[in-house]
Amino acid sequence: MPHAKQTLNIGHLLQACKECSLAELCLPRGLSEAEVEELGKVVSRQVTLQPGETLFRPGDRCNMIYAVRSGSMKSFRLTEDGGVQILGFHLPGELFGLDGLDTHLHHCEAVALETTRICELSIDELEKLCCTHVALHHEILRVIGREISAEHELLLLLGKKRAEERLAAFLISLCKRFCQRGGSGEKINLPMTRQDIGNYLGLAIETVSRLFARFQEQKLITVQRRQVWIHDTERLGEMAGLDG
Amino acid sequence: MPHAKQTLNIGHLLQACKECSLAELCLPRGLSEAEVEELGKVVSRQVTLQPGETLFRPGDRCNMIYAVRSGSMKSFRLTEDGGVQILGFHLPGELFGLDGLDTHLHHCEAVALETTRICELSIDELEKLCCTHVALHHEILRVIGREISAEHELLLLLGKKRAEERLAAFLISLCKRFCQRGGSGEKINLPMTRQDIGNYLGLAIETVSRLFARFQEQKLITVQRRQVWIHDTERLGEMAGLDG
DNA sequence: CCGATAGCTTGATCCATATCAATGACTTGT
DNA sequence: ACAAGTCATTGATATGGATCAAGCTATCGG
Repeated sequence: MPHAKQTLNIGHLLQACKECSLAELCLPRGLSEAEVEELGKVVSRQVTLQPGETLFRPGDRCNMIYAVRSGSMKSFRLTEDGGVQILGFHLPGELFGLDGLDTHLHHCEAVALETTRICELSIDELEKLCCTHVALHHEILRVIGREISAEHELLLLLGKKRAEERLAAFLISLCKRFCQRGGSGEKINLPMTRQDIGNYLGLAIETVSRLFARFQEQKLITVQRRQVWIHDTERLGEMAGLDG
Repeated sequence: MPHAKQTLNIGHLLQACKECSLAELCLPRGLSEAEVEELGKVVSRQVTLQPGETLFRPGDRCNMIYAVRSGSMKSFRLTEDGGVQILGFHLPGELFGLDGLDTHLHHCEAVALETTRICELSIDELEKLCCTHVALHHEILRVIGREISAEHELLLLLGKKRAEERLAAFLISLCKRFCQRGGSGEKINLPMTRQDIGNYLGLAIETVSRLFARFQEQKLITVQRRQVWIHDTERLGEMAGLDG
Protein backbone atom coordinates (compact mmCIF):
# COMPACT_ATOMS: atom_id res chain seq x y z
CA MET A 1 0.00 0.00 0.00
CA PRO A 2 1.60 3.30 -1.05
CA HIS A 3 2.08 6.06 1.45
CA ALA A 4 -0.60 8.09 -0.27
CA LYS A 5 -2.12 11.35 0.80
CA GLN A 6 -4.55 13.36 -1.20
CA THR A 7 -4.72 16.97 -0.13
CA LEU A 8 -7.89 18.97 -0.51
CA ASN A 9 -6.49 22.39 0.21
CA ILE A 10 -8.56 24.56 -2.07
CA GLY A 11 -7.12 28.02 -1.56
CA HIS A 12 -8.42 28.78 1.89
CA LEU A 13 -9.80 25.90 3.86
CA LEU A 14 -13.43 25.73 3.03
CA GLN A 15 -14.45 24.62 6.46
CA ALA A 16 -12.44 25.51 9.51
CA CYS A 17 -13.43 24.62 13.04
CA LYS A 18 -15.98 27.42 13.21
CA GLU A 19 -18.37 25.76 10.79
CA CYS A 20 -17.63 22.19 11.76
CA SER A 21 -20.53 20.26 13.20
CA LEU A 22 -18.14 18.12 15.24
CA ALA A 23 -16.82 21.10 17.19
CA GLU A 24 -18.42 19.99 20.42
CA LEU A 25 -16.69 16.60 20.30
CA CYS A 26 -13.35 17.86 19.11
CA LEU A 27 -10.84 20.42 20.35
CA PRO A 28 -13.11 23.50 20.19
CA ARG A 29 -15.29 22.19 23.02
CA GLY A 30 -15.73 24.98 25.53
CA LEU A 31 -13.72 27.61 23.66
CA SER A 32 -15.00 31.11 22.95
CA GLU A 33 -15.96 32.03 19.40
CA ALA A 34 -12.78 34.06 18.96
CA GLU A 35 -10.69 31.16 20.21
CA VAL A 36 -12.35 28.73 17.83
CA GLU A 37 -11.54 31.10 15.02
CA GLU A 38 -7.88 31.15 16.11
CA LEU A 39 -7.89 27.38 16.31
CA GLY A 40 -9.24 27.15 12.79
CA LYS A 41 -6.11 28.87 11.55
CA VAL A 42 -3.97 26.10 13.02
CA VAL A 43 -5.66 23.53 10.80
CA SER A 44 -2.95 23.57 8.22
CA ARG A 45 -4.80 21.40 5.77
CA GLN A 46 -7.35 18.70 5.26
CA VAL A 47 -6.53 15.35 3.76
CA THR A 48 -8.73 12.66 2.27
CA LEU A 49 -7.67 9.03 2.53
CA GLN A 50 -9.06 6.05 0.68
CA PRO A 51 -9.75 2.78 2.55
CA GLY A 52 -6.46 1.13 3.49
CA GLU A 53 -4.36 4.24 2.86
CA THR A 54 -1.72 5.18 5.39
CA LEU A 55 -1.61 8.61 7.03
CA PHE A 56 1.68 8.07 8.83
CA ARG A 57 3.90 5.15 9.68
CA PRO A 58 6.65 4.38 12.18
CA GLY A 59 9.63 6.65 11.71
CA ASP A 60 7.65 9.44 10.05
CA ARG A 61 8.25 12.87 11.46
CA CYS A 62 5.59 13.85 13.99
CA ASN A 63 4.71 17.56 13.64
CA MET A 64 0.96 17.27 13.54
CA ILE A 65 -1.90 15.95 15.50
CA TYR A 66 -4.88 14.74 13.56
CA ALA A 67 -8.62 15.00 13.94
CA VAL A 68 -11.11 12.78 12.15
CA ARG A 69 -13.54 14.89 10.14
CA SER A 70 -15.49 11.98 8.67
CA GLY A 71 -14.87 8.27 8.21
CA SER A 72 -12.65 6.31 10.59
CA MET A 73 -9.09 5.27 11.23
CA LYS A 74 -7.17 2.57 13.05
CA SER A 75 -3.73 2.97 14.54
CA PHE A 76 -1.49 0.05 15.27
CA ARG A 77 1.97 -0.91 16.27
CA LEU A 78 4.17 -3.48 14.56
CA THR A 79 6.44 -6.10 16.08
CA GLU A 80 9.73 -6.78 14.38
CA ASP A 81 8.41 -10.22 13.34
CA GLY A 82 5.52 -8.77 11.39
CA GLY A 83 2.93 -8.93 14.16
CA VAL A 84 0.38 -6.17 14.63
CA GLN A 85 -1.40 -4.76 17.65
CA ILE A 86 -4.20 -2.32 16.98
CA LEU A 87 -4.07 0.44 19.59
CA GLY A 88 -7.29 2.20 18.78
CA PHE A 89 -10.02 3.11 16.37
CA HIS A 90 -10.70 6.78 15.73
CA LEU A 91 -14.16 8.14 14.96
CA PRO A 92 -15.23 11.59 13.75
CA GLY A 93 -14.33 14.31 16.24
CA GLU A 94 -11.58 12.26 17.85
CA LEU A 95 -7.92 13.28 17.88
CA PHE A 96 -4.99 10.97 17.39
CA GLY A 97 -1.30 10.97 16.58
CA LEU A 98 -0.09 11.83 20.06
CA ASP A 99 2.44 9.04 20.06
CA GLY A 100 5.79 10.32 18.92
CA LEU A 101 5.53 13.43 21.05
CA ASP A 102 8.70 12.23 22.78
CA THR A 103 11.03 11.56 19.87
CA HIS A 104 9.11 13.62 17.28
CA LEU A 105 8.92 10.40 15.30
CA HIS A 106 5.85 8.22 15.12
CA HIS A 107 6.06 4.78 16.66
CA CYS A 108 2.82 3.51 15.20
CA GLU A 109 0.97 3.50 11.91
CA ALA A 110 -2.39 5.07 11.12
CA VAL A 111 -4.56 3.70 8.32
CA ALA A 112 -8.01 4.66 7.04
CA LEU A 113 -10.75 2.06 7.46
CA GLU A 114 -12.99 3.75 4.92
CA THR A 115 -12.89 6.95 2.90
CA THR A 116 -11.83 9.39 5.57
CA ARG A 117 -11.28 13.12 5.89
CA ILE A 118 -8.65 14.28 8.33
CA CYS A 119 -7.79 17.74 9.72
CA GLU A 120 -4.09 18.27 10.37
CA LEU A 121 -3.11 20.56 13.23
CA SER A 122 0.43 21.82 13.60
CA ILE A 123 1.79 20.95 17.02
CA ASP A 124 4.09 23.97 17.05
CA GLU A 125 1.25 26.33 16.22
CA LEU A 126 -0.98 24.74 18.82
CA GLU A 127 1.75 25.09 21.39
CA LYS A 128 2.13 28.78 20.66
CA LEU A 129 -1.59 29.31 20.82
CA CYS A 130 -1.71 27.59 24.22
CA CYS A 131 0.34 30.39 25.75
CA THR A 132 -2.23 33.03 24.95
CA HIS A 133 -5.36 30.91 25.30
CA VAL A 134 -5.57 29.08 28.59
CA ALA A 135 -8.84 27.42 27.65
CA LEU A 136 -7.19 25.79 24.66
CA HIS A 137 -4.30 24.62 26.78
CA HIS A 138 -6.78 22.94 29.10
CA GLU A 139 -8.62 21.36 26.21
CA ILE A 140 -5.43 19.87 24.89
CA LEU A 141 -4.54 18.46 28.26
CA ARG A 142 -8.04 17.04 28.45
CA VAL A 143 -7.59 15.29 25.12
CA ILE A 144 -4.24 13.90 26.23
CA GLY A 145 -5.76 12.72 29.48
CA ARG A 146 -8.57 11.01 27.65
CA GLU A 147 -6.06 9.22 25.46
CA ILE A 148 -4.14 7.96 28.46
CA SER A 149 -7.33 6.88 30.20
CA ALA A 150 -8.50 5.01 27.13
CA GLU A 151 -5.21 3.18 26.98
CA HIS A 152 -5.42 2.22 30.64
CA GLU A 153 -8.88 0.88 29.96
CA LEU A 154 -7.55 -1.25 27.12
CA LEU A 155 -4.69 -2.50 29.29
CA LEU A 156 -7.20 -3.62 31.88
CA LEU A 157 -9.19 -5.34 29.17
CA LEU A 158 -6.23 -7.17 27.63
CA GLY A 159 -4.72 -8.07 30.97
CA LYS A 160 -7.72 -9.12 32.98
CA LYS A 161 -10.89 -9.72 31.00
CA ARG A 162 -12.22 -12.85 29.36
CA ALA A 163 -13.14 -12.99 25.67
CA GLU A 164 -16.83 -12.41 26.31
CA GLU A 165 -16.18 -9.39 28.51
CA ARG A 166 -13.83 -7.94 25.92
CA LEU A 167 -16.28 -8.05 23.07
CA ALA A 168 -19.12 -6.74 25.22
CA ALA A 169 -16.94 -3.83 26.35
CA PHE A 170 -15.97 -3.14 22.76
CA LEU A 171 -19.58 -3.02 21.57
CA ILE A 172 -20.65 -0.79 24.45
CA SER A 173 -17.79 1.59 23.82
CA LEU A 174 -18.53 1.86 20.11
CA CYS A 175 -22.22 2.26 20.81
CA LYS A 176 -21.60 5.15 23.20
CA ARG A 177 -19.28 6.89 20.80
CA PHE A 178 -21.67 6.57 17.87
CA CYS A 179 -24.46 7.91 20.08
CA GLN A 180 -22.44 11.04 20.87
CA ARG A 181 -22.12 11.46 17.11
CA GLY A 182 -25.83 11.37 16.54
CA GLY A 183 -26.30 7.63 16.15
CA SER A 184 -29.46 6.06 17.50
CA GLY A 185 -27.63 3.67 19.78
CA GLU A 186 -29.76 0.93 18.23
CA LYS A 187 -27.68 0.14 15.22
CA ILE A 188 -23.94 0.29 14.61
CA ASN A 189 -22.19 0.03 11.30
CA LEU A 190 -18.81 -1.48 12.02
CA PRO A 191 -16.11 0.20 9.96
CA MET A 192 -13.54 -2.50 10.74
CA THR A 193 -13.15 -6.18 9.84
CA ARG A 194 -13.45 -9.08 12.29
CA GLN A 195 -9.71 -9.39 11.93
CA ASP A 196 -9.30 -5.84 13.22
CA ILE A 197 -11.70 -6.41 16.11
CA GLY A 198 -9.96 -9.62 17.09
CA ASN A 199 -6.56 -8.04 16.87
CA TYR A 200 -7.59 -5.05 18.94
CA LEU A 201 -9.14 -7.25 21.63
CA GLY A 202 -6.34 -9.81 21.63
CA LEU A 203 -8.62 -12.57 20.30
CA ALA A 204 -8.61 -14.86 17.28
CA ILE A 205 -10.98 -13.89 14.51
CA GLU A 206 -12.88 -17.16 14.99
CA THR A 207 -13.46 -16.34 18.64
CA VAL A 208 -14.92 -12.98 17.69
CA SER A 209 -17.20 -14.63 15.17
CA ARG A 210 -18.39 -17.23 17.69
CA LEU A 211 -19.04 -14.59 20.31
CA PHE A 212 -21.10 -12.55 17.88
CA ALA A 213 -23.12 -15.69 17.20
CA ARG A 214 -23.55 -16.38 20.91
CA PHE A 215 -24.59 -12.82 21.73
CA GLN A 216 -27.15 -13.13 18.97
CA GLU A 217 -28.51 -16.41 20.37
CA GLN A 218 -28.83 -14.67 23.71
CA LYS A 219 -30.88 -11.93 22.04
CA LEU A 220 -28.37 -9.28 23.07
CA ILE A 221 -27.65 -8.22 19.51
CA THR A 222 -28.46 -9.00 15.90
CA VAL A 223 -25.50 -9.28 13.56
CA GLN A 224 -25.51 -9.08 9.81
CA ARG A 225 -22.02 -8.79 8.48
CA ARG A 226 -20.84 -5.31 9.47
CA GLN A 227 -24.22 -4.21 10.78
CA VAL A 228 -24.98 -4.75 14.45
CA TRP A 229 -28.24 -4.00 16.22
CA ILE A 230 -27.86 -3.62 19.98
CA HIS A 231 -30.93 -4.92 21.82
CA ASP A 232 -29.80 -5.09 25.42
CA THR A 233 -27.25 -2.45 26.36
CA GLU A 234 -27.98 -3.17 30.01
CA ARG A 235 -26.88 -6.79 29.97
CA LEU A 236 -24.00 -6.12 27.62
CA GLY A 237 -22.79 -3.53 30.10
CA GLU A 238 -22.95 -6.05 32.93
CA MET A 239 -21.03 -8.59 30.88
CA ALA A 240 -18.39 -6.01 30.09
CA GLY A 241 -17.88 -5.41 33.79
CA LEU A 242 -19.28 -1.93 33.34
CA ASP A 243 -16.74 0.83 33.73
CA GLY A 244 -15.66 0.47 30.06
CA MET B 1 -4.27 0.58 54.27
CA PRO B 2 -4.91 4.19 55.31
CA HIS B 3 -4.54 6.97 52.80
CA ALA B 4 -1.38 8.13 54.51
CA LYS B 5 1.01 10.83 53.47
CA GLN B 6 3.89 12.05 55.48
CA THR B 7 5.11 15.46 54.43
CA LEU B 8 8.72 16.42 54.81
CA ASN B 9 8.36 20.10 54.09
CA ILE B 10 10.96 21.59 56.36
CA GLY B 11 10.54 25.30 55.85
CA HIS B 12 12.00 25.68 52.40
CA LEU B 13 12.50 22.55 50.41
CA LEU B 14 15.95 21.35 51.23
CA GLN B 15 16.57 20.02 47.79
CA ALA B 16 14.87 21.45 44.76
CA CYS B 17 15.58 20.35 41.22
CA LYS B 18 18.81 22.32 41.08
CA GLU B 19 20.63 20.03 43.49
CA CYS B 20 18.92 16.81 42.48
CA SER B 21 21.17 14.16 41.00
CA LEU B 22 18.26 12.80 38.99
CA ALA B 23 17.82 16.03 37.06
CA GLU B 24 19.05 14.53 33.81
CA LEU B 25 16.42 11.78 33.92
CA CYS B 26 13.57 13.92 35.13
CA LEU B 27 11.90 17.09 33.89
CA PRO B 28 14.96 19.39 34.08
CA ARG B 29 16.66 17.55 31.23
CA GLY B 30 17.85 20.12 28.74
CA LEU B 31 16.66 23.19 30.62
CA SER B 32 18.87 26.19 31.35
CA GLU B 33 20.04 26.78 34.90
CA ALA B 34 17.58 29.61 35.34
CA GLU B 35 14.75 27.43 34.10
CA VAL B 36 15.66 24.63 36.46
CA GLU B 37 15.56 27.12 39.30
CA GLU B 38 12.07 28.20 38.22
CA LEU B 39 11.02 24.59 37.99
CA GLY B 40 12.24 23.96 41.51
CA LYS B 41 9.74 26.49 42.77
CA VAL B 42 6.92 24.44 41.27
CA VAL B 43 7.83 21.49 43.47
CA SER B 44 5.25 22.30 46.07
CA ARG B 45 6.43 19.68 48.50
CA GLN B 46 8.11 16.37 48.96
CA VAL B 47 6.38 13.36 50.46
CA THR B 48 7.73 10.17 51.95
CA LEU B 49 5.69 6.99 51.68
CA GLN B 50 6.18 3.74 53.52
CA PRO B 51 5.92 0.41 51.64
CA GLY B 52 2.30 -0.24 50.73
CA GLU B 53 1.17 3.33 51.35
CA THR B 54 -1.10 5.00 48.83
CA LEU B 55 -0.25 8.33 47.20
CA PHE B 56 -3.57 8.75 45.41
CA ARG B 57 -6.53 6.59 44.59
CA PRO B 58 -9.39 6.64 42.07
CA GLY B 59 -11.62 9.64 42.57
CA ASP B 60 -8.92 11.75 44.21
CA ARG B 61 -8.53 15.22 42.82
CA CYS B 62 -5.71 15.40 40.27
CA ASN B 63 -3.80 18.71 40.65
CA MET B 64 -0.29 17.38 40.74
CA ILE B 65 2.06 15.32 38.77
CA TYR B 66 4.60 13.31 40.68
CA ALA B 67 8.25 12.49 40.28
CA VAL B 68 10.02 9.65 42.08
CA ARG B 69 12.97 10.98 44.08
CA SER B 70 14.00 7.63 45.53
CA GLY B 71 12.35 4.25 45.99
CA SER B 72 9.68 3.01 43.60
CA MET B 73 5.95 3.01 42.98
CA LYS B 74 3.35 0.98 41.15
CA SER B 75 0.16 2.35 39.68
CA PHE B 76 -2.83 0.18 38.94
CA ARG B 77 -6.42 0.26 37.92
CA LEU B 78 -9.26 -1.59 39.65
CA THR B 79 -12.18 -3.44 38.10
CA GLU B 80 -15.54 -3.15 39.81
CA ASP B 81 -15.26 -6.81 40.86
CA GLY B 82 -12.07 -6.28 42.82
CA GLY B 83 -9.64 -7.15 40.04
CA VAL B 84 -6.39 -5.24 39.57
CA GLN B 85 -4.29 -4.39 36.55
CA ILE B 86 -0.92 -2.84 37.22
CA LEU B 87 -0.26 -0.15 34.62
CA GLY B 88 3.32 0.65 35.41
CA PHE B 89 6.22 0.70 37.83
CA HIS B 90 7.92 4.03 38.48
CA LEU B 91 11.61 4.34 39.23
CA PRO B 92 13.63 7.34 40.44
CA GLY B 93 13.54 10.22 37.98
CA GLU B 94 10.30 9.05 36.36
CA LEU B 95 7.10 11.06 36.35
CA PHE B 96 3.63 9.66 36.84
CA GLY B 97 0.09 10.71 37.67
CA LEU B 98 -0.83 11.91 34.18
CA ASP B 99 -4.06 9.94 34.18
CA GLY B 100 -6.91 12.11 35.34
CA LEU B 101 -5.76 15.03 33.22
CA ASP B 102 -9.13 14.79 31.48
CA THR B 103 -11.57 14.78 34.41
CA HIS B 104 -9.17 16.21 36.99
CA LEU B 105 -9.88 13.06 38.96
CA HIS B 106 -7.54 10.10 39.14
CA HIS B 107 -8.74 6.86 37.60
CA CYS B 108 -6.00 4.74 39.04
CA GLU B 109 -4.21 4.18 42.32
CA ALA B 110 -0.53 4.73 43.11
CA VAL B 111 1.17 2.78 45.90
CA ALA B 112 4.76 2.71 47.18
CA LEU B 113 6.66 -0.56 46.73
CA GLU B 114 9.29 0.43 49.28
CA THR B 115 10.11 3.52 51.31
CA THR B 116 9.76 6.16 48.65
CA ARG B 117 10.28 9.91 48.33
CA ILE B 118 8.08 11.77 45.89
CA CYS B 119 8.23 15.34 44.53
CA GLU B 120 4.84 16.89 43.90
CA LEU B 121 4.54 19.37 41.05
CA SER B 122 1.49 21.58 40.68
CA ILE B 123 -0.06 21.15 37.26
CA ASP B 124 -1.42 24.70 37.26
CA GLU B 125 1.96 26.16 38.09
CA LEU B 126 3.65 24.03 35.47
CA GLU B 127 1.13 25.13 32.91
CA LYS B 128 1.81 28.79 33.66
CA LEU B 129 5.53 28.25 33.49
CA CYS B 130 5.16 26.59 30.09
CA CYS B 131 3.98 29.85 28.57
CA THR B 132 7.18 31.65 29.39
CA HIS B 133 9.59 28.74 29.00
CA VAL B 134 9.27 26.92 25.73
CA ALA B 135 11.95 24.40 26.64
CA LEU B 136 9.90 23.31 29.64
CA HIS B 137 6.81 23.00 27.51
CA HIS B 138 8.71 20.70 25.19
CA GLU B 139 10.03 18.67 28.07
CA ILE B 140 6.54 18.13 29.38
CA LEU B 141 5.30 17.04 25.99
CA ARG B 142 8.25 14.68 25.81
CA VAL B 143 7.32 13.13 29.13
CA ILE B 144 3.71 12.73 28.02
CA GLY B 145 4.84 11.20 24.76
CA ARG B 146 7.04 8.75 26.59
CA GLU B 147 4.12 7.74 28.79
CA ILE B 148 1.92 7.09 25.78
CA SER B 149 4.70 5.14 24.03
CA ALA B 150 5.27 3.01 27.10
CA GLU B 151 1.60 2.18 27.23
CA HIS B 152 1.55 1.22 23.57
CA GLU B 153 4.48 -1.05 24.25
CA LEU B 154 2.60 -2.72 27.08
CA LEU B 155 -0.50 -3.11 24.91
CA LEU B 156 1.58 -4.88 22.32
CA LEU B 157 3.00 -7.10 25.02
CA LEU B 158 -0.36 -8.03 26.55
CA GLY B 159 -2.08 -8.45 23.22
CA LYS B 160 0.50 -10.31 21.18
CA LYS B 161 3.36 -11.79 23.17
CA ARG B 162 3.75 -15.17 24.80
CA ALA B 163 4.58 -15.59 28.47
CA GLU B 164 8.28 -16.07 27.84
CA GLU B 165 8.52 -12.98 25.64
CA ARG B 166 6.70 -10.93 28.23
CA LEU B 167 9.02 -11.75 31.08
CA ALA B 168 12.09 -11.29 28.91
CA ALA B 169 10.83 -7.86 27.80
CA PHE B 170 10.12 -6.96 31.39
CA LEU B 171 13.62 -7.87 32.55
CA ILE B 172 15.26 -6.02 29.67
CA SER B 173 13.20 -2.93 30.34
CA LEU B 174 14.03 -2.90 34.06
CA CYS B 175 17.66 -3.55 33.32
CA LYS B 176 17.88 -0.59 30.95
CA ARG B 177 16.15 1.71 33.36
CA PHE B 178 18.38 0.71 36.27
CA CYS B 179 21.41 1.23 34.06
CA GLN B 180 20.37 4.79 33.30
CA ARG B 181 20.19 5.27 37.05
CA GLY B 182 23.74 4.13 37.59
CA GLY B 183 23.13 0.40 37.97
CA SER B 184 25.71 -1.99 36.60
CA GLY B 185 23.25 -3.75 34.33
CA GLU B 186 24.53 -6.98 35.85
CA LYS B 187 22.32 -7.18 38.86
CA ILE B 188 18.78 -5.98 39.47
CA ASN B 189 17.05 -5.73 42.80
CA LEU B 190 13.37 -6.21 42.10
CA PRO B 191 11.28 -3.84 44.18
CA MET B 192 8.06 -5.69 43.41
CA THR B 193 6.64 -9.11 44.32
CA ARG B 194 6.09 -11.96 41.86
CA GLN B 195 2.42 -11.19 42.26
CA ASP B 196 3.01 -7.68 40.96
CA ILE B 197 5.12 -8.88 38.06
CA GLY B 198 2.53 -11.46 37.09
CA ASN B 199 -0.27 -8.98 37.32
CA TYR B 200 1.58 -6.41 35.25
CA LEU B 201 2.41 -8.95 32.55
CA GLY B 202 -0.99 -10.60 32.54
CA LEU B 203 0.41 -13.89 33.90
CA ALA B 204 -0.25 -16.09 36.93
CA ILE B 205 2.32 -15.86 39.67
CA GLU B 206 3.17 -19.54 39.16
CA THR B 207 3.97 -18.90 35.51
CA VAL B 208 6.33 -16.10 36.46
CA SER B 209 8.06 -18.35 38.94
CA ARG B 210 8.43 -21.17 36.43
CA LEU B 211 9.80 -18.81 33.80
CA PHE B 212 12.38 -17.46 36.21
CA ALA B 213 13.41 -21.06 36.88
CA ARG B 214 13.60 -21.82 33.16
CA PHE B 215 15.61 -18.70 32.34
CA GLN B 216 18.00 -19.75 35.08
CA GLU B 217 18.35 -23.27 33.67
CA GLN B 218 19.12 -21.67 30.32
CA LYS B 219 21.88 -19.65 32.00
CA LEU B 220 20.24 -16.39 30.98
CA ILE B 221 19.89 -15.17 34.54
CA THR B 222 20.45 -16.16 38.14
CA VAL B 223 17.55 -15.60 40.51
CA GLN B 224 17.64 -15.41 44.26
CA ARG B 225 14.40 -14.13 45.65
CA ARG B 226 14.27 -10.46 44.63
CA GLN B 227 17.81 -10.39 43.30
CA VAL B 228 18.35 -11.11 39.63
CA TRP B 229 21.68 -11.31 37.83
CA ILE B 230 21.41 -10.84 34.08
CA HIS B 231 23.97 -12.93 32.24
CA ASP B 232 22.82 -12.76 28.63
CA THR B 233 21.12 -9.50 27.71
CA GLU B 234 21.59 -10.37 24.07
CA ARG B 235 19.50 -13.52 24.10
CA LEU B 236 16.93 -12.08 26.48
CA GLY B 237 16.50 -9.25 24.00
CA GLU B 238 15.93 -11.71 21.18
CA MET B 239 13.38 -13.58 23.24
CA ALA B 240 11.58 -10.36 24.04
CA GLY B 241 11.26 -9.62 20.36
CA LEU B 242 13.62 -6.69 20.82
CA ASP B 243 11.97 -3.32 20.50
CA GLY B 244 10.95 -3.35 24.22
C1' DC C 1 14.98 -20.21 69.52
C1' DC C 2 10.34 -21.05 67.90
C1' DG C 3 6.05 -20.33 65.64
C1' DA C 4 3.61 -17.53 62.45
C1' DT C 5 3.23 -15.23 58.26
C1' DA C 6 4.15 -13.63 53.62
C1' DG C 7 6.31 -14.66 49.60
C1' DC C 8 7.97 -18.09 46.48
C1' DT C 9 8.56 -22.62 44.12
C1' DT C 10 7.18 -26.95 42.04
C1' DG C 11 4.01 -30.61 40.42
C1' DA C 12 -0.57 -32.29 38.57
C1' DT C 13 -4.63 -31.23 36.21
C1' DC C 14 -7.95 -28.54 33.57
C1' DC C 15 -9.98 -25.23 30.48
C1' DA C 16 -10.56 -21.03 27.63
C1' DT C 17 -9.14 -19.86 23.60
C1' DA C 18 -5.97 -20.67 19.65
C1' DT C 19 -5.27 -23.19 15.66
C1' DC C 20 -6.49 -26.03 11.77
C1' DA C 21 -9.74 -27.10 8.21
C1' DA C 22 -13.70 -26.62 5.44
C1' DT C 23 -17.53 -24.07 3.77
C1' DG C 24 -20.46 -20.08 2.97
C1' DA C 25 -21.62 -15.19 1.63
C1' DC C 26 -20.77 -10.88 -0.37
C1' DT C 27 -18.00 -7.89 -3.79
C1' DT C 28 -15.52 -6.78 -7.86
C1' DG C 29 -14.00 -7.07 -12.35
C1' DT C 30 -14.64 -8.96 -16.98
C1' DA D 1 -23.50 -14.28 -15.24
C1' DC D 2 -19.34 -16.18 -13.82
C1' DA D 3 -14.69 -16.42 -11.78
C1' DA D 4 -11.75 -14.94 -8.25
C1' DG D 5 -10.88 -12.76 -4.12
C1' DT D 6 -11.87 -11.18 0.46
C1' DC D 7 -14.27 -11.65 4.58
C1' DA D 8 -16.96 -14.37 7.80
C1' DT D 9 -18.88 -18.53 9.92
C1' DT D 10 -18.76 -23.10 11.97
C1' DG D 11 -16.82 -27.54 13.58
C1' DA D 12 -12.91 -30.45 15.39
C1' DT D 13 -8.75 -30.59 17.84
C1' DA D 14 -4.65 -28.90 20.36
C1' DT D 15 -2.25 -26.23 23.79
C1' DG D 16 -0.33 -22.45 26.69
C1' DG D 17 -1.01 -20.94 30.74
C1' DA D 18 -4.45 -20.88 34.62
C1' DT D 19 -5.85 -23.10 38.60
C1' DC D 20 -5.51 -26.27 42.38
C1' DA D 21 -2.60 -28.25 45.85
C1' DA D 22 1.37 -28.94 48.56
C1' DG D 23 5.61 -27.75 50.42
C1' DC D 24 9.56 -24.61 50.97
C1' DT D 25 12.27 -20.40 52.80
C1' DA D 26 13.15 -15.94 54.46
C1' DT D 27 11.78 -12.74 57.96
C1' DC D 28 9.90 -10.99 62.20
C1' DG D 29 8.01 -10.70 66.86
C1' DG D 30 8.22 -12.48 71.23
